[in-house]
Amino acid sequence: MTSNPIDTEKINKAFAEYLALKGLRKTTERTKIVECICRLQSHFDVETLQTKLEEDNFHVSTASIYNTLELLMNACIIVRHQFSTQLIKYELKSAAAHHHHVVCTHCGAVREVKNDKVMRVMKDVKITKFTMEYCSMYIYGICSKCKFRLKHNHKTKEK
Amino acid sequence: MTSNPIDTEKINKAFAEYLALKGLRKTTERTKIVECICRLQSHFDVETLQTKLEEDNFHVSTASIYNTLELLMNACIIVRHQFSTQLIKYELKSAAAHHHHVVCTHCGAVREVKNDKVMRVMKDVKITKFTMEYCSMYIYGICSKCKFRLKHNHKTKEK
DNA sequence: GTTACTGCAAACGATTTGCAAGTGG
DNA sequence: CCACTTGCAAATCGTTTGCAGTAAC
Repeated sequence: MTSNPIDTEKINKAFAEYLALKGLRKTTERTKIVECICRLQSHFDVETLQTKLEEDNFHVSTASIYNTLELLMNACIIVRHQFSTQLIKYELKSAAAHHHHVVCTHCGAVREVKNDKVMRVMKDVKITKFTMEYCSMYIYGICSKCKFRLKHNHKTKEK
Repeated sequence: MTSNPIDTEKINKAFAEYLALKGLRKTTERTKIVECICRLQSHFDVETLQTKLEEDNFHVSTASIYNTLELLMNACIIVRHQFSTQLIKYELKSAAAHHHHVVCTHCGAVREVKNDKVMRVMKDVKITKFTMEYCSMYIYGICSKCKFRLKHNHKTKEK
């Protein structure tokens, strides 16, 4: 699912354009963060991103990371997924636009799936008095592993 | 959208069954909370729920509310929507199953819409090695009011 | 030079947790 | 009675904010 090559150049360009449009500055921090996100190639959270940047010997404060993520969301370059209370992930919109997320409500595992029929219908959605930028579908349920476990121990409490 | 009458009796029964299945107790607090949720008739958050209960002269601690909401989610009676970082709402699944949510990323307004084609396709989604319990679609974009505002002031920063 | 941006640390708000006291089955 | 639940307050965790110093344009 994360196999399609990420067009770093296109993303950089889109971000630069967004910053210019809004009269915002193209700082080293912002550039490095976007570059790092492209290299991560999949879902990521703030901590992972910060650690990765630190590994590259580039220190950015948490506040600046949040600031940049906010801009990237407004620019429609990334999207934020909150799979559950404690499971938050960000993802490049260009990647997210090609799959849905399947979340097991028992173990929290997240899987990406692609359903062409859903994809096609979603693309055609038109909302009156509204300009759609992004549309996502979350499928919640029980994965086979958890189901098996539950079957063999009915009275077990979750988690 | 919230006009279809809520079947309080059905919900009570489902919750009672869930509690019995899991060997959990049917406490006064849990009963009152479910009853209150049914009366709220739409999206609600923890604070609203607690205030409403307080108005009815029934005090429940925040911890107990969260505990009950967790059980209700596990029982698939309610679902949790996190429309944005700071906008979290709970909703009866029986209500949520009949619409999608349209969220304006600029002003945060949430609208409920129903697209029959999407509804039909969603119902037919089959995921291998997974038992679907609930499926929801979120549509993000700009509402006409915000679009109008942006058009007349390009360089305005969000919020 | 302005003025936005960054880092830091403190503040915040939603949720969770530990523990003693209470109560349902 | 005994374990599950509750209430309370403290703890946690992701995120935001205030402010002084720094750097784009």
